[in-house]
Amino acid sequence: MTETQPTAAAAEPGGDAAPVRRSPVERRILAAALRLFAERGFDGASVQGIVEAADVTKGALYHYFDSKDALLYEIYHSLIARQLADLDAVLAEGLPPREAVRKVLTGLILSTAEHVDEAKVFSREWHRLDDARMHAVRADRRRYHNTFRALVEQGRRDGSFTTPTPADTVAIVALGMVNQLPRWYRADGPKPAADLAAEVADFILAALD
Amino acid sequence: MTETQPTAAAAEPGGDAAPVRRSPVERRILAAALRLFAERGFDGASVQGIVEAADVTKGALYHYFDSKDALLYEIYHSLIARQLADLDAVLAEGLPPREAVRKVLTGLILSTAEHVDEAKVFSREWHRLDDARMHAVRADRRRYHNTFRALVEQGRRDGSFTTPTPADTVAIVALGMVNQLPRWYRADGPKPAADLAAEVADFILAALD
DNA sequence: TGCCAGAAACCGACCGGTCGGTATGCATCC
DNA sequence: GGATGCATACCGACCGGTCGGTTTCTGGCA
Repeated sequence: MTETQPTAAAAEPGGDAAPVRRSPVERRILAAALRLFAERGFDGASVQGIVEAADVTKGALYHYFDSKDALLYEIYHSLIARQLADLDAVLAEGLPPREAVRKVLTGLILSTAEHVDEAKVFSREWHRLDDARMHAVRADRRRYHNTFRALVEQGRRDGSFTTPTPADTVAIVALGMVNQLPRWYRADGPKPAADLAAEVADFILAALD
Repeated sequence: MTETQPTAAAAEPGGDAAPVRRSPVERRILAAALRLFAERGFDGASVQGIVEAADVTKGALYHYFDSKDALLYEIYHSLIARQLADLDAVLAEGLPPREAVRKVLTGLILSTAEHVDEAKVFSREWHRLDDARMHAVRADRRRYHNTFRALVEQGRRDGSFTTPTPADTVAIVALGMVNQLPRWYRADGPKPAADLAAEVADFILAALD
């Protein structure tokens, strides 16, 4: 697995950041797997069900993917890659901490709301991966957390934020809300995702002040 | 911590109010189920594995419990019952909103840290319950959320809190952090749970101000 | 106290079914 | 004629749950 460096590529928030070339069959398989994993969980979704939903045969699935685990990993990876790309893009703008935190948070919430299924699967079953893949996922997650924490830390150092709360705890609270979002969020809910994102960002920034 | 005491557990929607008496065998089964569910997930833990860990036979397990689902529900129910009892106890003290919020939050975080396994299983697999049991669990969860939200709302109305953030969003952020906690928290981690609880409560209260 | 009958607690081999994964055949295209 | 892109048939492992039977407990009666 090639490590994703803080590349300046994909400065398109919320967009598809993966340069992976997929055949139509692969895309159908991944879409079906995503839907079924989100609906019934990883173990609850059978390979047979996935190939039927994707209208392919088992042979086709195992031609493109090594295992059921591999499907799960592809879903995780595309999600994290997008989040990291968005994060790097905001950091590259060199905004003052307050604006940077706001932009990162609202972007993350909007992107999570837009890809609820990926996020739901991710937050629920990432522990089912084999050791190697889990390690890769964990490393990416940690990088996101650490980068966000560093952003808050920088704001505290330069006086933008006066909160006594350690940056790590701030990250735990802010990112915790985001990771929990796919459990209850519905696109047809009463409050638009943009409103929610703004409210949460304002709330966190108020605490940081 | 001991079981839920005979304290008058307030109006409990759809649940039995019986003060569950458990035989040693039942307790061993539940403890083993909890450990294995937390370790390998609901589907990943087989009934066979549970009875071996509990050192009982399958017949004994199905003598006491209707199904594998029933085991899961018992775990959920004991956790929620404890949380609701704690919440009600704090509310009964009639503290001013600021102190009440602090006490509820720190108590919830400490209790979650103390019962990480229950919380981990809960946050990960509550969707696997059958419809009836899921409904019961959901109702209890909603009651917790709504009560907490009402507490914040009251504080906003009487001027204790001046934040413009809707109480519902506050609950989403605060409780989101708690629900996410079992994913990363380790009892032997660098920061004691009490410190974490205090930091988070301070942070949220700072935002509410 | 001794005895016994019925109920509760428990045993574990076994069942039908599903699961992830494999082996192999066979067009199509370079 | 090999590599690619599938289709089809099939496998052994294991799963949650059942069921007929056995052991242990309990209370009433002599």
